[in-house]
Amino acid sequence: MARSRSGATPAVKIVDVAARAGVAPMTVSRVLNTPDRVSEDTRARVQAAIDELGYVPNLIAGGLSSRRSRMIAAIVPTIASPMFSDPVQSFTDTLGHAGYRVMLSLSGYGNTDEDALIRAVLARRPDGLLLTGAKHSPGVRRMLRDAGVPVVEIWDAAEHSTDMLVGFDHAELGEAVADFFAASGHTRFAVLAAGDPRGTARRDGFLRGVARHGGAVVAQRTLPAPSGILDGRAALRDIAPLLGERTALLCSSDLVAFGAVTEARVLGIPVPERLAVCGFGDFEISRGAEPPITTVAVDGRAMGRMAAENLLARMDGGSAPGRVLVPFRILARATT
Amino acid sequence: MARSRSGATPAVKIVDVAARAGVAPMTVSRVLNTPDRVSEDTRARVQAAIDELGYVPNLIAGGLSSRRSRMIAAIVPTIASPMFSDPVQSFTDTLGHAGYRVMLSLSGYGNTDEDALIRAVLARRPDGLLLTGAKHSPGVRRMLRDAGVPVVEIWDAAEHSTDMLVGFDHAELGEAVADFFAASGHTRFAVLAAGDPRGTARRDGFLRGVARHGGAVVAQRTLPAPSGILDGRAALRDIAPLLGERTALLCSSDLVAFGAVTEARVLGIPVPERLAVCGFGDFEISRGAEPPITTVAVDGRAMGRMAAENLLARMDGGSAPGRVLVPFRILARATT
DNA sequence: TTGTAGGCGTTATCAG
DNA sequence: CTGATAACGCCTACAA
Repeated sequence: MARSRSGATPAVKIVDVAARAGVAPMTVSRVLNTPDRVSEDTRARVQAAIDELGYVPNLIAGGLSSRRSRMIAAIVPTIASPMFSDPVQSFTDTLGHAGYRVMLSLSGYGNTDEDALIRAVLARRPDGLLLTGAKHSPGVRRMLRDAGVPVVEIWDAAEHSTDMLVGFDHAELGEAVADFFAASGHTRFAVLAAGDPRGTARRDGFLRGVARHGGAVVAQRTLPAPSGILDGRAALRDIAPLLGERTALLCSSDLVAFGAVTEARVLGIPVPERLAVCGFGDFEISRGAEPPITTVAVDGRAMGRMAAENLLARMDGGSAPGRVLVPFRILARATT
Repeated sequence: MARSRSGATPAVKIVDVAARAGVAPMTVSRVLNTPDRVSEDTRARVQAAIDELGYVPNLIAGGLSSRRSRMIAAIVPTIASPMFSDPVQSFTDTLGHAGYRVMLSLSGYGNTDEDALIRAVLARRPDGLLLTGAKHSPGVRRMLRDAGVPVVEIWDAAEHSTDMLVGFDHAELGEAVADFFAASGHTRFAVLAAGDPRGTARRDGFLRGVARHGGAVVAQRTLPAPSGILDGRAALRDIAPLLGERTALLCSSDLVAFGAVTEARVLGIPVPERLAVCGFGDFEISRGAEPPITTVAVDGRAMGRMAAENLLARMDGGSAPGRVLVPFRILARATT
């Protein structure tokens, strides 16, 4: 906080500005927060005082008084993957334009104590909360409810949401990919999935779809979460002997898919003739790679933006949709 | 903030806990902040009251009183690139373990008003600040000084730092790459650089190095910031006619380098025989691609961690190095 | 080890 | 349109 280092100018406060402008502190506050309710004259005088003194309002004090922190907390597993950095980026941007800041917490994929994390976050009295996924302990749900804070969950629409939600059903997506493959006459399938809840859900949906089509699952591997290019390469090398004549492979992300396609090239496995590959996420690499990789597109940036907008609507006292299902779309490119 | 929605439980405060435990509010505060100074007996009783009531301390009130927000602000251009998401990730992690939260602001690459952004950030009274780059307007420097907040700047060591710095000289790095290429007998050079300050600095250093070696610059393009795979592909296609017998190309990031290598393959330009490529950043793609791409490695995660540690040291009243030069290392792989 | 008094800097509220 | 007063919820400083 603005405790000035020894020898520095003591921080300018609202009373200093008020004194300088010859008005009451409350008027300065109005100039800052509701300028319309101040005469143009006074406003100019106060603004001059603010500039001359270099006054920077203390939003912590303001927050305590107004009970609004103008701060939103976002909790995501990591920002090392576009999967989360994209939504966080647009979420932060959108809220920033509305005068809100985002407090970022990274929960990782391990067995972090979500209860403790949420408690620590709520202690900062955010005006709203962004969570990843909709599966939370009863303790967490109770804390959120008691806090009375608007919550928006992203990415996962399988669970019942705590408050608001922007996402889709990952299992459904997995099934859609199985349908897509089956429509091309595939009968042998494989899947490389990261071990996180959503990667797992996509895999399970895929397997269900495969079963529905009477297909055979020739290989199945669980990768670390988050997983990357090198995981994909290693996994493909691992399952290569099992591929046979013609196999359709679903990967839990475009990075994994790119790794698989790359390793296939190294091993001399023709793509898509002998190995068809579908990724997930429509990351730049799936478009930029040669051959371009078939993927399932989900607009992460739109998710972040919508999450922000819903939160803003609710904080403005309005209402917002409790559940927004974002579309996913299979982009057939050169690897299928 | 915890204004309870109509009908919800009113927020529990420290006095409620105190009453329930039969102690003074101050004792509850001590149990929370300095448990050592409370008798085991009392502590247990208070803790029980806390649990029973589901008390979540209000750190905003605490912050106003103690003048410590236990919050650090981070300002980076974007988190869409590993260049920044890596440092931010480790920065956030490191501080999180020390009980600090990170307030994230994205400044973009455009002509954002840094003054206004810094002012808005300082209004939240962060205990510390992470900035990208060390080039700031006099106004910004003055605000930072007046605020008396520890500041750590990352990525850029060319400018004189405001307070603390963790980075390196990008021009020097560019020169080192020119030396590296020249040592392999290259005489023709090209460069694809993003238009941001650091990409530009690397390019300029590279050009200086090339000149020193008496080399010829056959092509030079400025890419958007941040730039990606597709920018690299397009740019390589653009400069392909200029490449001649054997050219050494520096790209401003591994994504651009991957794009260049990919497009070269498509165009039938042999890498590294006719086109040698060096990227920057040691992103996973440079390791995971085939062929693996020569790059300059800088440990972004370490930068973020060190930035956090220096800030923590200073906030603990200790001292921290004013200037940490992080090493960069050319990783010769298959594209040179 | 525990308690009391007072203030952190701002804004809600009501009055003029 | 402007001002006075009283919180907001906690912690520093000092006292017991």
